[in-house]
Amino acid sequence: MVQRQEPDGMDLVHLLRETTLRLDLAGARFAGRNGLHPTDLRALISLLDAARAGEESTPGRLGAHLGLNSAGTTALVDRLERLGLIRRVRDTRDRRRVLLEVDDRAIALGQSFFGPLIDRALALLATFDAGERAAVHRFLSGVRDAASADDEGA
Amino acid sequence: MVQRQEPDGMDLVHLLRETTLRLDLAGARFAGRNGLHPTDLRALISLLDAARAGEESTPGRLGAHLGLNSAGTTALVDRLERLGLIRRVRDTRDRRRVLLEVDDRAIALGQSFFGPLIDRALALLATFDAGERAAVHRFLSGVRDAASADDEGA
DNA sequence: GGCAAGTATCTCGTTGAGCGAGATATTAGG
DNA sequence: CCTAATATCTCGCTCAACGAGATACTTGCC
Repeated sequence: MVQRQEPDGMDLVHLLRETTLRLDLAGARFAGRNGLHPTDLRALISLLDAARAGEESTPGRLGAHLGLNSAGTTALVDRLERLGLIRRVRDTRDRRRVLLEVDDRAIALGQSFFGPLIDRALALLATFDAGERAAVHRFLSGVRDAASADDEGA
Repeated sequence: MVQRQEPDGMDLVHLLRETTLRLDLAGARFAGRNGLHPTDLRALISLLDAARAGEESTPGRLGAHLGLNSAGTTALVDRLERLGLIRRVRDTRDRRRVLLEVDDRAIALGQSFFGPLIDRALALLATFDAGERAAVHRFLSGVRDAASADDEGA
């Protein structure tokens, strides 16, 4: 509410932070409404992304991606399976491995969460010209890389 | 890697999601490294923001902001106080209220986390002209509002 | 002044996500 | 086959967060 048309750097930094916080809260709220936990939702997103990219998902990969240990990962997969969102299928090539298959129910759930958000974002972006979209892209990529750079930090 | 100069809406939506995920992970990693929980870090951010804006913080406001109930909020404030990051001070005007004061230690901690990130973001933004910064601002505001709109949802 | 209602915070008992350690099953190599 | 490596799961535990309700203080009404 302070900014008119000349936002400076710090304004944008704080706006970004507030935006990510709101997105997190929206996710947590949606998760609670559907009887799952924030971690469950993040796991679902990860699984749907992997499926979209044509990659196989296993408990090991999922746990590593979310920063959980093996016990926590098993509990997570148990919850998702109990909810009927995913299925465990033994890999026939390497029978130590378990592949995680997302159910259609999970896909529908993901869309019911992201759908409205995506629609609003797309409607907004439709009012942007190519240069403006490029600016947004450049900013987000930069921030993503800056956040990732901290991973090596310690 | 896929984008050159004409990112479309969906590209930006996915980029935004990946960016917020990276920021979350960076936050969780930093929190773990400093012996606190993701919630503690979020609380600290909220408190530092309020202080920056010259607003008074109370357990009630903090808990509402983070979506915690009163018991969880008390436990959170206990943790932060035990760590010496904040202090509880009774409001002399309305002695039912407790004001939360952030310690210098908390400010230093916040800067050690956000400092590098902010520096990189500011360096990036320095290469943006006014129109580009306005575009970023418009996009982030829109997404923030779209995420907040879900709050009324149920 | 004193009492009822309202507001802000804290306490108690419980649940459950996630951790560390280690068990189990399967594969690969000598 | 026997050992090492890999993938997943089990057990026992800790602690963040919840619901319910207690406590402390303020405000308004008589």
